[in-house]
Amino acid sequence: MAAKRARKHPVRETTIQDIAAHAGVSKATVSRVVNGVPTVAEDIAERVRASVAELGYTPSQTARSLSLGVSRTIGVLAPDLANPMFQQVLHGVHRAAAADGYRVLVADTLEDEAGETGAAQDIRNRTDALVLIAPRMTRPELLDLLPRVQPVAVVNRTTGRNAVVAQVDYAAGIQVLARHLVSLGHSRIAFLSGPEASRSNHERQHGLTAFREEHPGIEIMELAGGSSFEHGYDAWEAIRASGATAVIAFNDIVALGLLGRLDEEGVHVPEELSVTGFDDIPFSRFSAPPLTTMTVDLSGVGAAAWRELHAEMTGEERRDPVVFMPVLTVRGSTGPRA
Amino acid sequence: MAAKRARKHPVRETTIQDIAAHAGVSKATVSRVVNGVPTVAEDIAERVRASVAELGYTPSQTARSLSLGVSRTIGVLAPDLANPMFQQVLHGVHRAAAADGYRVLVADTLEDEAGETGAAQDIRNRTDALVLIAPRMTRPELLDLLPRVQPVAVVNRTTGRNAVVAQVDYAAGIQVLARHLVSLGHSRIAFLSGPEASRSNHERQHGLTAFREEHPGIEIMELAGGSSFEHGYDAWEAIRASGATAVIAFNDIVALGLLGRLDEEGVHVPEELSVTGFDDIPFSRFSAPPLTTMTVDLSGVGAAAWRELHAEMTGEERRDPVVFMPVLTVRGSTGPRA
DNA sequence: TTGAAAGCGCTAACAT
DNA sequence: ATGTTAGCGCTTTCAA
Repeated sequence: MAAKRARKHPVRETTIQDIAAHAGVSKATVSRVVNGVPTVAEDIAERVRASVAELGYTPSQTARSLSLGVSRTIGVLAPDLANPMFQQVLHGVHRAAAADGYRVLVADTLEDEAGETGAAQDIRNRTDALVLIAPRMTRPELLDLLPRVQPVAVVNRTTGRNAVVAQVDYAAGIQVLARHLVSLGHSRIAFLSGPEASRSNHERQHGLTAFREEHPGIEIMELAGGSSFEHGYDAWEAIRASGATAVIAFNDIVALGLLGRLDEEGVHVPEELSVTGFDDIPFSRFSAPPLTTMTVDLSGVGAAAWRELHAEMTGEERRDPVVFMPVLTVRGSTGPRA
Repeated sequence: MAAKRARKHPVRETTIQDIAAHAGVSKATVSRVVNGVPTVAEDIAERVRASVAELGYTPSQTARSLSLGVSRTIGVLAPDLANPMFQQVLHGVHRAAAADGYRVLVADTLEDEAGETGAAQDIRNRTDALVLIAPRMTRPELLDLLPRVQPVAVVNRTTGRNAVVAQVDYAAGIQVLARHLVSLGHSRIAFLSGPEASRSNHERQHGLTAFREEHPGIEIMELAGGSSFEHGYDAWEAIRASGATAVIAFNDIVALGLLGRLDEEGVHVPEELSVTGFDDIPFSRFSAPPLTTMTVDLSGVGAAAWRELHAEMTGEERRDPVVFMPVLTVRGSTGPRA
């Protein structure tokens, strides 16, 4: 019986109640009209629509989400939004989710690596599902987090059956690259490795280990590296010292850095040295020479993550990881051994 | 007096009510503890925290948003998430907004250009504010939309005083480029224009018009173009026919396309032809030769958009557009006239 | 310091 | 076909 309590915060400009009053109907009827429920007399519906137009009403999606229990919004958490690789994945997720009428909330964890699980939770608490890209998260942390943010899709990591997974087969991909080089006659190959903590780097290493066993005559030397342009640029001395005639760079960025250095040093590619990258980032086709690399459909990975997630959300029980095979794209940076 | 009505939709796993019951306190107390309100006895607070931990409770941000009237989430609407330019802006917005504790919802309008205003509204209805990047929207549409999505920041368009604005001065930028070329001795310059509908292309055209007036001895020919790699690649014949000794491409992508073609045709850059781009996308420094271009701090534009928006949201009344001046970055693709 | 209850803006079950 | 009302899960006022 208490009087209406005043709220402090600025209230929404026009609500369903305003429309109801203006059109002389109940909130329920307005809701029906707005949502296209057909059981409303045409003249009433028309009146409601007129009020909506006149007052410029658009429904609060927040209220709608609370009432419905779903928001038709998903979250994407990535390590670094500035990185083209994650941008591609994001784009793929977005395109696929948008097609199903879902919005996407993004966040990265660059500034706050420690708060990764907290961020995941927070995002999940505003959305219906999560796409998680967390290459550096430890496995125990990951396995602890997953049950708390279901439904969740994980990109480029294995999770047992704790989440839907979309991933790239880096181990197989790097072997394709090695095979390509060997077929060109190279038998001393340098591998410029990536960051120590990177899971995808480990996969590449495992792939190469397998390759060595199958090809005893081929020597693949691993050189410490990283993932940046500079790492490639700076690797030249080590490569020269290794006597390799071909180099497999961790990724395209590194390869491009190396290419820049080789140009400065007057080393002809591919005549004196073959160079390969990985990822096929958009500009690898424009380098001089264009880069031979493994093309990875990152946008497809993102789309697949959504597809699997969506399937899970709609009750389907399919938790087999979808794995993407990178495909070899031969361009001008590789050639026969001198 | 009616019995509790059953809801159909799956209800939230653990709610504040569950914690309250488990800890033997009221919802209000749980809310206080969770939000760090200090007026709670330490032993009670401890009990609540224990329940939270035991039941794994995290508050529904949707309910919180509805109650609070704000979501601490903003929306970013861009034409195409696959485009590195918008990705950079998005990244800038995200970084800045995240620093202030805001989440960001993204969407693009590629699939549904017509629904652009609807999408803007929808996004705005789930967020506290909007960053709008809509280079192709007509001005009437834009001016009609803005009042309905306040507070809103608009990127790279003028809006009078109807919105907060962050923009790049393309007109001034292109004149810097022209001046650079003229200082190198060029007097016949081709401008590969961008898409007809693009506002930033118009600005470039205006800039060049002004330039021509100031430099009567210089001839700047406009060649129909576009914004893609192919447009640059295909422009070669027209350029050759024009007799130009230097070309200003609409942007870096176009310039890179042209560079690729020139390489194929055996035309030496910059000895036989100087080429410039615009934007300084990440890979322009790695092309052969590296591209002379105007560096645009797109991420800074995004950050500025947020900063202005945030100021507006917190009651400050500053609506002067913040304009970014591109800066000339001279690399290897330009040189003295032959 | 704590609790009861109103209210945020909507949807849907139920009654008419 | 339309209205009434009980929620959705929180926050906050007010009373105790």
